[in-house]
Amino acid sequence: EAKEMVASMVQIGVKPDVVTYNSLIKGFCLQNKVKEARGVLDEMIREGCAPDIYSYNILIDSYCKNKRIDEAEQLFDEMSCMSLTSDLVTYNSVIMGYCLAERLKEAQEVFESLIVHGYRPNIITYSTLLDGFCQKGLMDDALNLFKKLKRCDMKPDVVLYNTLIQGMYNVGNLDGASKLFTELIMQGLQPDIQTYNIKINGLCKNGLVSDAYRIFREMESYGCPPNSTTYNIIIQGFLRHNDSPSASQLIDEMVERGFSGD
RNA sequence: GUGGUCGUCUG
Repeated sequence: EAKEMVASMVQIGVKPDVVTYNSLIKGFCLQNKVKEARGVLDEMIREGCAPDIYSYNILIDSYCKNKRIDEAEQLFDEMSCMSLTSDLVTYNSVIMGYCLAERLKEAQEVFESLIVHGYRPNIITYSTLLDGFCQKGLMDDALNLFKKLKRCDMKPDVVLYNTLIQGMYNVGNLDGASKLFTELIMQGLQPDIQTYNIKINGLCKNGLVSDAYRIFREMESYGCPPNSTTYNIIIQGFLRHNDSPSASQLIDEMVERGFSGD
């Protein structure tokens, strides 16, 4: 409907502006219709509306999230032809693309090249690469990067801690996870719902379902009531440990609370 | 002057 709306705007002589076209591109991307999104880019050019950095960033991010790095890089090059310069957001998306494609070496190269091009990594740059390391279980690299960002006097935020804590659980380093949680508190940061979900999931996956359950019950008193993800995590934890009575009881509770299970 | 793009949780 959005596309038709834009089409009728064009017909009655109301020129959609670049923000309108970009919203349409984003809409197609959110539905994983990158082909159609790309079509909108071509269409706006035809209609005499010049794409801007946002237009390209939206598309490049979408290609990257779908691990279509080659096409992303192609657009990256194409931008220059439109006399547009990639910015930090573009680089962040490309780093994510290489991380998702498990090409960490190249992700690191993009990180370095952005600096060479005169940009300063921001907290999103760091967390993107950090998550890439954590997902691959490369915790030494992750921790080195974490040290580096602190040295560059970036204030670590709860997202960075969440990412690292999850990485620690994934490699079975429960002690490392606890220490990072303590550090998060010490820094005066508030654990959020994802922090708790990561802890509960991490404990379950490491066989500590009763510890997970304890946190599940305590989190509300810390100002973080469980959400539907929390329920899904703890229920799956019980199921993996062959405790279906507890699981089904929690499914009932979940439904009472207005959530629906996966 | 307003509106559009990037990071962490289960599935």
